[in-house]
Amino acid sequence: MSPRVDEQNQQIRDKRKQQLLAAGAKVFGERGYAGTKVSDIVGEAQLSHGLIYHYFSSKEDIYMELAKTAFTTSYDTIHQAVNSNGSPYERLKAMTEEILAHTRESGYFFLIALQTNTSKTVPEQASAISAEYSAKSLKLLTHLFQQGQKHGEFIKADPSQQALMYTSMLNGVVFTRLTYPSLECFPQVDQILRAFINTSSVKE
Amino acid sequence: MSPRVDEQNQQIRDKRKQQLLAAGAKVFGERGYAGTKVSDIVGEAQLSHGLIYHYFSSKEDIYMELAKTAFTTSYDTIHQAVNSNGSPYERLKAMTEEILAHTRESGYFFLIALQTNTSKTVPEQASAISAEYSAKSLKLLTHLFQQGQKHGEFIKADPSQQALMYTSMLNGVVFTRLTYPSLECFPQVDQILRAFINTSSVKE
DNA sequence: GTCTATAAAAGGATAGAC
DNA sequence: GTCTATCCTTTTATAGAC
Repeated sequence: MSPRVDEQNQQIRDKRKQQLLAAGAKVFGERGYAGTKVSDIVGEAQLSHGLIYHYFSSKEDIYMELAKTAFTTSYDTIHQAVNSNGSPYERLKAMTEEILAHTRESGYFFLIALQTNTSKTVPEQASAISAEYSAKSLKLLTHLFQQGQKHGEFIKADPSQQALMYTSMLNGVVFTRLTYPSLECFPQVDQILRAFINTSSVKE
Repeated sequence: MSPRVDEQNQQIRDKRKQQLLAAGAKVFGERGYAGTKVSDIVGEAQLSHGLIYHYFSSKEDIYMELAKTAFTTSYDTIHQAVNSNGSPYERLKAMTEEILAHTRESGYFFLIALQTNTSKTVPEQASAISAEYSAKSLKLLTHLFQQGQKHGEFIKADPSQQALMYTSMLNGVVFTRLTYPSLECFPQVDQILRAFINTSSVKE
């Protein structure tokens, strides 16, 4: 086997794997883990039924890979925003816009992360990773709310509760937008933030 | 067969059906339609596998009955709150508290309604009913936001968009609370409403 | 009315040809 | 590397005894 052929084969393998992951993201995101059949994934990818088992060992395996991607990218987005420059309010606003923009392109990963967080039907291993990243993300957000309150920009309230409230509300609106993608101008970032900031201290 | 026995049998039938519906609400709410097995329902109800088919014609049938209950009670709650006395803000606040209290007792029905709204794996008929009630509920809310804006209590913005935003945020926080039931003091109603009201016009 | 046993169907995973 | 055919487990649904 010449190196030339090896390289071509590797390219094919990479392409197929990406194809299956993209198809998996779509159908898992739309239908959930339990509601997704292997035949749904390969049907979406336009590949034969058996081929998926040359690239993944099981339905669980491909889900795990997608869930990991979902959590790491989500965490990175938050981490980057929290540690950037600007006042707490500016960072929270930038982060919110970033998340909304991000879920506009790769909404299926948002849905997979949400499912993995909350559904009892996903693989056990996925739930474990979910819990780990959720806790880490919540800590970053809590710290940001602490800073914002000290800074006077945010309303006074238990920071970790504020972080949870922020996450919950954002989940709700993103979820709605992904369910009704036709709503172009939904949601308004300022309105979400309004629940957390001192209207007197921040120019609206 | 004496009337006495007829009556007793009817009582047993009613009791069993309720047992199965309660068990179904729990497991469908927790695991979704696709993730729920008939054996999960009868296991939860502590009844034999075959018995469920004496009370419901299929897994789909029992789900439909639960979904209908979920939507009608949700709609009634909104309808009642919107048409009660008080200023728009007072009605919105009372409704929010009512919904939170309601989902505290019968959270599984909230989860079933949410799933039915958004999942592509629920019975087709359930999606149809869901769409119908969602539209009706949104109209009621939109009207309330129109009144609140005219009244000066609410911030100015497209009322139907405000209604959708309110629903989305509330879904998000209720969902979080049902996922982490330990959070006793979550969420704060005033903070949710803060996103929609003029802080100057309403005493906080 | 309730249960156990069984049929029927669906879905995940593998084998082997090309 | 890819496909079709097949296996086998799981799950829905029914039948018939008690």
